[in-house]
Amino acid sequence: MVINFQEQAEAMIRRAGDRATSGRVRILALLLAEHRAVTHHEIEDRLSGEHRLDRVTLYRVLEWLNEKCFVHRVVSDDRVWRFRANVETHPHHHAHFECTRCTKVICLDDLKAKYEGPLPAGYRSHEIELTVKGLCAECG
Amino acid sequence: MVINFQEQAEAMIRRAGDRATSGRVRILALLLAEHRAVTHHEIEDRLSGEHRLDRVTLYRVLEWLNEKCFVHRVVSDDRVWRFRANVETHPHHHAHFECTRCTKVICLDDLKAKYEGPLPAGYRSHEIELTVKGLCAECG
DNA sequence: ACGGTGTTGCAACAAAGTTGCGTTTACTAT
DNA sequence: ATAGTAAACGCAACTTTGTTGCAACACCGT
Ligand SMILES: [Mn+2]
Ligand SMILES: [Mn+2]
Ligand SMILES: [Zn+2]
Ligand SMILES: [Zn+2]
Repeated sequence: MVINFQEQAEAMIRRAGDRATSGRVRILALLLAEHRAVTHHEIEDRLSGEHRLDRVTLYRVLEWLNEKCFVHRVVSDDRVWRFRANVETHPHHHAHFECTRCTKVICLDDLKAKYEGPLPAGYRSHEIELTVKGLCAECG
Repeated sequence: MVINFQEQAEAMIRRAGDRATSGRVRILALLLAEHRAVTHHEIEDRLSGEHRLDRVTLYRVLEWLNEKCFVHRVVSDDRVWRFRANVETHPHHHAHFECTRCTKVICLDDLKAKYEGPLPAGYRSHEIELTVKGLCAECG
């Protein structure tokens, strides 16, 4: 059950038909290995040891990964996007937990957020986003 | 049932015990008259006719109004805060609708968002935020 | 190996919000 | 009313987060 995330990432990207550049592979591998939503800044830091990657490239790769549905974006109060890999057991639509103290964000995979309440006339719902805020285990 | 929002705003602020400056009164009055969540930028534009108000002051007033619970902040995908007055019939915790085309945000006063699903061990929920995304009546 | 095109790095830009500091204003005490 | 005072304001500079243009580069099919 141990996985080589590097290989997994490369396989996913190749299957998409686009170029498997080292930046894309490294970033997706990093996200696949992670169990929570991470910021652009965190990724940049973690990649600083190995061959350096420009911040703009990181932004562009993350955008590309998001478009290709390899990743999803989580928006939170601090105006910083966070990213998490879409593994099979982690579908697109689910709730998120945001720690109000350390700002850590995790995905609540279990919860399928749903809404069927009333909307104003003419309004149409397309998707919904649910964020639970509170204290994580370390901050509680 | 017609209300002078200027007077209402001033009364609310005075009751808080802090200084009723012209900026605070004008901004709160504007928000009380509004039926949706408006951005800093929109408020700035609407105040440009009358005696001009510095953008920093606007930021500070909005923060103060939020602290005093006269207003609440809505965060959305475009990384822009929106503000709406907390009138009696508009309690704090409710869902929001966000138009994916024109980015307009309204409060769904009817819906009391609730969550009682499972959280990871040690995590404690404090409040939840629910955003419905889709197309508004004009964009639909 | 070669060449074309998709990708990267760099520098400059943009939007949203914050901080420091001297000046003005609203309230209080006379 | 008048003056004193702390809170609030205006301005300029700064920070953070993300975007855009363009020349150089590297991935991949041939
Ligand atoms: Mn998620
Ligand atoms: Mn609201
Ligand atoms: Zn925490
Ligand atoms: Zn709309």
